This record gives sequence, structure tokens and C-alpha cells, in this order.
Amino acid sequence: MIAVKVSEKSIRRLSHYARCLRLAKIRGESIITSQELATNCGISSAAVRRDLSIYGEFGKQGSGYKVDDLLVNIENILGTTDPPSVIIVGAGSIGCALMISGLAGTAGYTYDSIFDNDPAKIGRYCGEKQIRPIDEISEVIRDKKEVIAVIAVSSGSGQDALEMLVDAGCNAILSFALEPLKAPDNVEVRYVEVSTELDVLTHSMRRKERVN
Amino acid sequence: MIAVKVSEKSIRRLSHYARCLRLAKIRGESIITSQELATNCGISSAAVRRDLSIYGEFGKQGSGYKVDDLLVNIENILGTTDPPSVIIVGAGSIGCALMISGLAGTAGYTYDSIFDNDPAKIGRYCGEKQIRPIDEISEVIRDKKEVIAVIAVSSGSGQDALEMLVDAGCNAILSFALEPLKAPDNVEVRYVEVSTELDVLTHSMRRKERVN
DNA sequence: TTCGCTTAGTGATAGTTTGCACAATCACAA
DNA sequence: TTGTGATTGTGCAAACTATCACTAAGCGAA
Repeated sequence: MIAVKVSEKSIRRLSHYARCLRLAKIRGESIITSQELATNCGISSAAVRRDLSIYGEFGKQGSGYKVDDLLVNIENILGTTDPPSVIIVGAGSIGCALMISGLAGTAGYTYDSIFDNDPAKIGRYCGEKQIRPIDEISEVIRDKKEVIAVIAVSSGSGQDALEMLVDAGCNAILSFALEPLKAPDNVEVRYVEVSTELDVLTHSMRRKERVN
Repeated sequence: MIAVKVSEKSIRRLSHYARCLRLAKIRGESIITSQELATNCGISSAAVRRDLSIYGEFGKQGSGYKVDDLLVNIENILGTTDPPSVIIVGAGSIGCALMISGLAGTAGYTYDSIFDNDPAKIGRYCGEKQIRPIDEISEVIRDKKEVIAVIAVSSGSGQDALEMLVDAGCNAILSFALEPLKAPDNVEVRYVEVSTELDVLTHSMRRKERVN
């Protein structure tokens, strides 16, 4: 496959399409149109077609896209055909909740293990898995080769966690920490920013009041 | 204040600036430059100045921005000077974790209450707060006037939860549910999409392998 | 087959966002 | 007061993104 350079927004949308396709598959549908995908994802059908056409011609004029084939193709593009393991750093309430709630309905990710540096927590269970001491992280990362790490440590320790992960060879991180983290260029860091989402909601709510 | 029409991206960045400013305040700094804000948020200083100049001239050439004043101004713009209450629908692991972990370090949001429809859970504690029956939601929303609701229910029940909230008068929702939700135009819905973030990370990781 | 209907793929266009670069302005020191 | 160094606010160009609207192609019925 040719590695096309494409925007992050487009990749996010591919992820949404994949989710819709999985649902359509469950419903037993075998064909889906750009219009249906668009409605499900809240965008225009032209956007859907454009996103998909970047990578090839997956559809058939007059009918639409084969659900199974398109899903396979998108998972190929995303690389989620054989998804990497996910580990969690920090067995606080958020870390444990992620572990327990699992990732059902996603591309097939599974939480492999969870770590903490608090001796009192080590050995306890989060769902099925026991909390492991943090020094075992590098071993796990080396074994798995490819790992996405979720940082769910308490405020202020995010940067330390990141550095430990990077040293161990991890290059994909999803952080729930509030603070912005610094990482080398070859490491991709993304954030789940609950507080920013709340700010955006507040802004929109208050703006409406002003306008009305 | 004039209600300027502005992009969501810009609002998100304002939220980040606010966070940086709070940290700077804690560190005891009284002046901050666009360059410092930019470095902290991982963007260019021109972007910072542009975002801020949309709403007024908050800075002083030659020195920078007064930390306190700028923070007040941004909180005014976002509407977070007096932030709305946040309620949680769904006392599963994620809902409870949010309640427990709290919102320290944010604009000052507090989780007001948490609801579930499972009789077995009602009355139990999530941190300080007892889980309340779901039929009390509309009462709470009416009392508070302005509420942001976090949907953290199990897969498949997201739409039901949303409709109940909308009926009760809530018009700002943050959903952790996987499925895309349908809502009236006057209701703002945002999503925390852990699985999409993982997909984006996987894509970036796998793309690097191909290129190298 | 042929016609009419549906839908994918895409060139062109309009709209947004970003980044550069510089004039205007301020603080401060001599 | 005058000169120097720093930093803001912004015009402009370039890059990027979304949208329209059309062509080409497939499907099914008569």
C-alpha cells in the first residue's frame, strides 16, 4: 500500500466509518451508501466519498459500498486489522475504570496490563488483571514490541510517566493528564481533555444565552 | 461583550491558555509572553496572539500579557468565571471514576450529582456523593438551571439517556458512549472518543513503520 | 436491449486556518 | 529626552479543508 499523507481529521472520520460499519454488519446489512454513513456520522456524503476515494475506489456506482469489504479496507488503512496492545499507567480511579469497562465495540483493542508505583496497590485486581509494579513496564513493552500506553496518573506525574515509557521504547501515548507533556518527535502523544470539552460546552451554552 | 463568531479550535486553545495561566499563577508569575504560552501549548506564538486579538487587545507591546488579567478575560470569554454544575448519568466504572477523580485544576467545575437506573446501585457512594435514582434528574436540572451532563452509561443506552436529559431541559452534553447520538439543534453534544484516539495512534504508529 | 434511477468519484470553487514578517508600541536605562 | 531591545497586533500569502455540482457507471424493469 502507498503511504498517503492525509489529515488527522480524515483519519478520525475513518475510525467513525469503521464503527458504523461494524454496527451495520451486526444489523446484517451487506451494502451501505455514502449517504447512510454520512447521516450516521453527522457529516456530508461528499465528505465520506472524498475520504474513501483518497485510498482507492471501494464503492460501486448505483449501489454503494460492500460493508465487509469496506471495513476490511479501512482497518487496513488504520492498521487496526491486528491492533496493538494497550497498557495503562496509573491504577487510580480512571485507570481502573478503563481497565474494567474494557474496549468492547472498538477495533479489537484489549487492555493488556495495568501498572502503578504505589506498593499498596500492587497485586490488587482491576477487573481480571492484577496491578503490576511500574518497573515491569519496560519488560512488557520490549516483549510486545508495539504498545499504546494510556497515562492515567495523578496530576503532576504525567511527565515522569511519559519519560519512563519513552525510555522503555513506547512511541504512542494517550494521556488523561491535565498538563501538556513534552515528548520526542518520534513519539505521538494524544490527549483526552475532559476539562477542555467542558469549557467548550460552557462557552457554547453561555454564548447562546447572550444571542437570545 | 460582543458575541464574536469564532472557530471551535480557537475556543479549545483558549481553554489551554487558561490552564497554562493558572499554572503560571501558581508559580507566582505575573507576566507571560505569547511565546511562553505558545511553547506550553505546543503551537506558534502568532497563533496565540491571533486568538487573543480576536477579543480585544489584552497585551502590552514590549512586555507581554498580565497573567491575572488575561486569565480573567479568557474566563469571561469562555463563560467559566462561574462555571455550570456537572452531573453524571450512569454510575458504572467510568461514571464513578469521574466523580471520584474530580476536576481539580480545571476552571472550577464540580460534579454535582450522579445518577443510575439500577436499583442495586442507588444509595451507594461514589466518593462523597450518593448515587441517585434517574427519575430525579429532571428535578435537579430544573433547580440548577444550567447543567452540563456527562453520559457514561453502558453501550446502547446512550440515546435513551440523551433524550431523557433533553426532555429535562439540558442542552449541553458530554458523551463517553461509543455510538453517535442524535440531538436537537439547540443541544450541544460533544464526545470523548477513546477508541478513535487509539485508532489515530495505531494509524500513526503503523504508518511510521511503513515509511522507515 | 434500452431507459430511467441511483450513487460513486472528482474537478473546481469557496471558505478557513496557519505562518511569516513587519510596523507600532512599550519599558527601561543612560 | 533619546536610543535600544523586546513583544504585540495584523496584513498578506500560502496551505489546507469543506462543499458544490457534474460525469461516469452500475442496477433493474419493461
